[in-house]
Amino acid sequence: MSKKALPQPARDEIRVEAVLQALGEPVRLQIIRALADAPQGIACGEIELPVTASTRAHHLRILREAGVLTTHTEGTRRISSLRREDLETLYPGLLTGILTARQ
Amino acid sequence: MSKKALPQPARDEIRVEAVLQALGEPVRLQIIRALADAPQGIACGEIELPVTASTRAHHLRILREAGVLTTHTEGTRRISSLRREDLETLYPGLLTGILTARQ
DNA sequence: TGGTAAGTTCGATGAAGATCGTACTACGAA
DNA sequence: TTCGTAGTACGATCTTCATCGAACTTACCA
Repeated sequence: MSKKALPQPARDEIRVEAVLQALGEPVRLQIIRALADAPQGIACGEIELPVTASTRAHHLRILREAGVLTTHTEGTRRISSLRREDLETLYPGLLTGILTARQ
Repeated sequence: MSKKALPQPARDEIRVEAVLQALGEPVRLQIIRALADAPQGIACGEIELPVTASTRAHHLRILREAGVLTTHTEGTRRISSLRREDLETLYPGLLTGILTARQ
């Protein structure tokens, strides 16, 4: 099984501006919440979203390049999961604070 | 001394989407950081920013309407301060996480 | 009662970015 | 090898929004 990880910033390359900008979009927040319920990761296509596949891919890229999530390939699927540990180390409480809200 | 507070959402009207969107802008993040150093509040004009006065007013309005800060009038000045307690209650750790980063 | 200083509001502009359809790639199965 | 599925990349469009200048408001002071 191939498990190539897609390009993403190292922990010390993550910038808080990029993270906040990535999170400040409703669809992306929806993605984050879906990922929070699946610690082992989730296939992009399985997340229910009100946008087309190409828009979904766009948002996933933004989140990945900001350092919020990590994605690796499994066959034709792409599995994404939150970079919880990295984010917790850099911005302790941030992710928890956001997820606690839940509306 | 008049101390009228400008219109702002009540604690239970604050939406996490609005907060994150407000924070996901470099100039506004700069404002937040300046306010974090001044618990007693600060006059808008005293914050050093790379934008004109009207743009500054725009950003302050976004932050206020999102529920991130509160502003009251003192004479011809407007004093702003972070709504630390409200934010901490709604999204524990979020603000701390952001401010801890500091680049 | 002027004058000035702090700040807002409005309208215009330009840039950023969310969205989509289409074409493309990569992988697995028949 | 051919087909179907998962997902990306690209180009176009449309919307959102950051920015500015100019005009306005309010308060303080001489």
